[in-house]
Amino acid sequence: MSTRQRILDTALESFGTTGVDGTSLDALARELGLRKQSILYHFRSKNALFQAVVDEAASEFIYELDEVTSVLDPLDVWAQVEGTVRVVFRLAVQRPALLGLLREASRPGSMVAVQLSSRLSGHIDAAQHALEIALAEGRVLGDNARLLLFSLYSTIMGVATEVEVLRAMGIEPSLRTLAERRQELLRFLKVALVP
Amino acid sequence: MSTRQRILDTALESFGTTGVDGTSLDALARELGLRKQSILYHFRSKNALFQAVVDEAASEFIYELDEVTSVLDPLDVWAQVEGTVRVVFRLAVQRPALLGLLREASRPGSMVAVQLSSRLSGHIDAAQHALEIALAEGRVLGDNARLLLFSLYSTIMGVATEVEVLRAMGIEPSLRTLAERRQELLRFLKVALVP
DNA sequence: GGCGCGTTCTACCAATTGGTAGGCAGAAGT
DNA sequence: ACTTCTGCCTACCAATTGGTAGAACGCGCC
Repeated sequence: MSTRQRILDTALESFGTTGVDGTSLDALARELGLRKQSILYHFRSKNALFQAVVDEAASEFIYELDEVTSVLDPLDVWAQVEGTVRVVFRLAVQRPALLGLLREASRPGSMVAVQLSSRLSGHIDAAQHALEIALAEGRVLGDNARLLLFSLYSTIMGVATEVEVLRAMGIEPSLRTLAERRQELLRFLKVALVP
Repeated sequence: MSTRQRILDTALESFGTTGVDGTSLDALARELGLRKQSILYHFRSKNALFQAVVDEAASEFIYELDEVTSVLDPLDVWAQVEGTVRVVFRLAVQRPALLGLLREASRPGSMVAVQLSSRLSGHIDAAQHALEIALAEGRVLGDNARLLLFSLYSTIMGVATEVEVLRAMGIEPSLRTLAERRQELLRFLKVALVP
């Protein structure tokens, strides 16, 4: 793998867990067995690296999402929701830093949020479109497709990533509790969506 | 107001918007018209300040929550949810940094999460208890009180604070769109909860 | 007046921050 | 053989980081 790609991967891991401000180029370079100047050779600045990492994360997220949801009927809202939940929960186990980075990049006031959103706009539009049709045909409960999509996003991402809140409720995150969480989430969403 | 309190307030504002790692003691002191050494007189270290700020934020959050929800029937789940949504959305307008700090303190791997959760455990238990009774009596849909509570939390906090995701969907956060968001959230939650 | 106490200050500090300048080895083209 | 380009390096740098030591200030109390 190219050095550039290695830097991207390691930076995604670190930015997604420790945060951007909590990650220094020196620490990153140390982890890579390089000097930080080599990082700055491949990326103009720390911020440029962050932008590239956000791009990388968006690509990976979209790829994982598509792999599962593209084989499903794009107009079957419930199937799409189920697929999305499956992907997000798999990522919560296998690539928690990826979800962490999306969370980092979508922090209020984030300067990379625009970038992230432009990468996801296609998927957002498609999902909104499917929701609009389903709403019009009475196959889904609600009246505002965009805001409904927003509620769905908040619920799914929150349930998948808010592990500290979960701990506060006395549930230690593990594979078993995660499965329970997913099942309860699906039940919750189904009641909220399907007439 | 005491200097100590001024430091807490300003730190909460800064930690809640820029993040802890993104806030230096020097910058904080500058904002306060002090030297950073004065901050370190009142708080042993930056981390001690952060812990105190988390405590402060928890107190304020609980106070705002109680002010509204304590006058409602504690066993009327839907009334409690409505009240909580009202409080959280008011805070999203008037004290966004407070919600930002809660988000910061509940980041995965956060070391202050334990503190925050111990402050909120009473409310969590009460809410869970009310949910359990309502579930048993069939007044609320679902089968696991804790996980249901977790889903509710994720949805409410997410819809209230994920402004960048909202922007990604082409909705500019404003008072009007916030009201629409709240209305849609309540509709969503009602369908998901009330038989 | 003098004392102690709480508070804020100046003066430092070592370590770390992101970033620049420029060298050096090796591969590739000519 | 010569240059050129790529990729990584050493050597710096000014600014900033969290934190310590200790002086000076103003206050009420005796």
